Amino acid sequence: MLAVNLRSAMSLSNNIKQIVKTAIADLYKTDVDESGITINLTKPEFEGDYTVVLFALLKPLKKSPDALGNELGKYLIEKSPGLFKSYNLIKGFLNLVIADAYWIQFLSENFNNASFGKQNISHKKIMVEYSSPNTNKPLHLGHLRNIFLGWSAAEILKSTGNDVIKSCIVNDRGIHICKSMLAWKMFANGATPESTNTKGDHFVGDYYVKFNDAYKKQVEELIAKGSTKEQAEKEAPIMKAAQQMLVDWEAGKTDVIELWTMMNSWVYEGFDETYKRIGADFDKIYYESNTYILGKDLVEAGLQKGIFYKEDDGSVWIDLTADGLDKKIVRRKDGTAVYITQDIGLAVDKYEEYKIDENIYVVGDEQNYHFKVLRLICEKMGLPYANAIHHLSYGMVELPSGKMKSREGTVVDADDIVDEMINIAKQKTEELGKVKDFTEDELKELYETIGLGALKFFLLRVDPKKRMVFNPEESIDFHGFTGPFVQYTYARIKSVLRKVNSEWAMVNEVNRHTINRKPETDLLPLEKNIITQLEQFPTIIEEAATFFDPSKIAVYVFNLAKTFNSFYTEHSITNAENEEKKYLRSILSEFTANTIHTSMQLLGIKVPERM
RNA sequence: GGCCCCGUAGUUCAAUGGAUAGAAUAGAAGUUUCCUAAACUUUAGAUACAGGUUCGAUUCCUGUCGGGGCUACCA
Repeated sequence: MLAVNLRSAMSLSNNIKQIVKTAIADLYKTDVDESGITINLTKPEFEGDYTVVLFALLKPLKKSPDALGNELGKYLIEKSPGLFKSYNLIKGFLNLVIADAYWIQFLSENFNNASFGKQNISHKKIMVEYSSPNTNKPLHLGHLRNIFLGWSAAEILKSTGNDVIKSCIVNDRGIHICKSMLAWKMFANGATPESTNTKGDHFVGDYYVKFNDAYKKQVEELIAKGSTKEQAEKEAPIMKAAQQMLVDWEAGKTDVIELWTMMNSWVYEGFDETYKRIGADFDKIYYESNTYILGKDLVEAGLQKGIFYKEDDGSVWIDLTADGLDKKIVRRKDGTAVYITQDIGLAVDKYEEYKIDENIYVVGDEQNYHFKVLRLICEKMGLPYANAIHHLSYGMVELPSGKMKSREGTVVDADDIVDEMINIAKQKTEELGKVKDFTEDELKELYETIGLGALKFFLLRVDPKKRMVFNPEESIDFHGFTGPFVQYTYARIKSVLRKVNSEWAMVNEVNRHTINRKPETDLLPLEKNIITQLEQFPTIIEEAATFFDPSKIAVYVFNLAKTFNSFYTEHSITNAENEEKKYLRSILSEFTANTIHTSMQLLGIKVPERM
């Protein structure tokens, strides 16, 4: 008798794989590699739950598809009658029907396990760095994809047992910061976020725009006077002033540092408000203004060791041409740090403080090259954790008209889009008029749950590495493959469960457990569809964790909700054919609700009890 | 120029080398005396092109065409 271990963390699919391997060893005295055995979910148009793909086994076993399929099928049913009910064979595919009793046992054992799906299979210390904003302008839609992705990836990694540290690197120094500082000095006349009643990050962002306007004007003037474009861009006084400011900043000049501190504090206040609202949180915040110093020390050390070299003008470089990349600057001729300088420092800092096994950076794919370089530099410097560096690269969010461009005013601001989503949630909820008894606070919470749910789901449902299009008109939809669809399914289940539970409370608690004594109960197709999908959940989480891909969860939970909705429309729960059915359907509903809850939690999306 | 990524229904997204390529939207047609119609049911519609490897290719390889990114002393 082949053992079937229900409580094993192993999925049914893996279980079947083992059983088939053992069966082949027993039947044909041949040891086949597990990788040669393919187990798929059976396509809906065929009878069965799981399918063994036989083609790869034919050659090593020297069997025809029919012979192998029939022998294997018969063997499996004979040896594991509790697991397999029947089989059928179609063109090299062995379809196995799992016994209803197995499904019912699975259901009974897991339906009220609120953490079903979470596992304890990986025990790494992982840092997930996400958000990494510049402190010179407010967050936009692209940041939201980054933040939701990083947050969700971190939660998914936790759910498989890892120790995860969420971190954020604040790009609080650099020429871009000096630009908004300079513009403020030149144009603000002492205005502050308070005095203008503007959110701090937006306030500072406005001066960044003002810098660019002034810069552009100066460049045009210089060109008009006969400069080439290149010259003009270098010579523009405002740009030279910004560069000087950066040098002064690194030299620690008091007035520059004071201005910097003040303007950054405005930005942080604005960011904090946004983070809080969208549910982003960090265990550790790094500031580039600290890490760049360590980076510069490391560059100096690398220079001594001959990993880097100095140009005649004093700038420091690394030559990566032998690795198929280019020469890369690591320190400017004026001695200031560049982007990668601080990243070298940060990588060392992260490792030394936490001894992390994995160092994940959630950063847009336009920086693929940068991270290749970073990894290579760390390797050449002999840092032992160089290959712990992993760039979780995601594609840009584009508008139907193309890339978002701040210069053309086509950037979708993060605060604006969140407001808009919540407003639409409010409007739709009012139209439907289902929650008229809610208090003001409850309504506010519901609107945020639905609005943010729609936005997060929209940004997370796509494979991270793919570019995606955000169409303001069409993307804001609460029907179909969306967060509100899943939330609605959850709310409806909870509503039924409230009804069922109150009925049972009135009758007799004992009825709730009759199902356990009737494991022979048959399952209807729509009921079984849900259970087989629920059984997939741990596998899906594992897959999402392996590929750092929340979209796998989003796709899964949507399909689960869809399957449940079909079932819900067709079969009544409260008015089931008999008490056993009613109990079966109620625990099936509860199981589904729990799984939706966990899935959405992993995506950072709340689910409402009513909507 | 060099390097990297991407081309799937009108549109937005799926598919560890496996069966007749799934959804969602938009289109057409239906479902409300009954647990929430933000739902359900039916219908029509796609692998850029040309080769190759394979029992089997959307998936792997080569080329062509199309789109994007990087190749900054910006971050």
